[in-house]
Amino acid sequence: MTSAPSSSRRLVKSEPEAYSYEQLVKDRVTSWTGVRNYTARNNLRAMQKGDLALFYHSVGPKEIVGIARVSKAAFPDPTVPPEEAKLGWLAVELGPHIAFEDPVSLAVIKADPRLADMLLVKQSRLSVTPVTEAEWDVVLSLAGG
DNA sequence: GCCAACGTTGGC
DNA sequence: GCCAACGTTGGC
Repeated sequence: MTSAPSSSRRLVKSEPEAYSYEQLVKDRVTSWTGVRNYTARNNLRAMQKGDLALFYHSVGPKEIVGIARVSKAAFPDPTVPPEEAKLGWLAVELGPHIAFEDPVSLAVIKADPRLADMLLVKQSRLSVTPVTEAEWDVVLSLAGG
């Protein structure tokens, strides 16, 4: 087996007014629905139960606030109307894993040369992105360990 | 509120 | 298949 372990790490984005990490903690589990972008969909499809994902609050706070855990691998998005089912939109189920004591702001990420290639920065509209193992470790260190 | 980036749609 | 128009996202 030589497949890259880094493929199990990702980042998901949400506007906190739509769905926040705090809400995820309250809910314990949520269906991550509504992705309507093919690249993001493909990233969702690769997520396996137990995989971890950085959780980014877009628009307002603009910071990574914690880590979510995949509790159920990709399945057809139940919010898709039947006539669009053939398009293959997917959802996953997420639960809270760790809330950062020190969220990592976009400004800090942009200022760190080790994170210059993060897709969060380079492709800012993509809502589900892979994160390399190196990027993952840097973000966690910036979050205080 | 503005606008850049970028994905999607539809006319040709 | 090309490309202009349009819609959405999200940083600033």
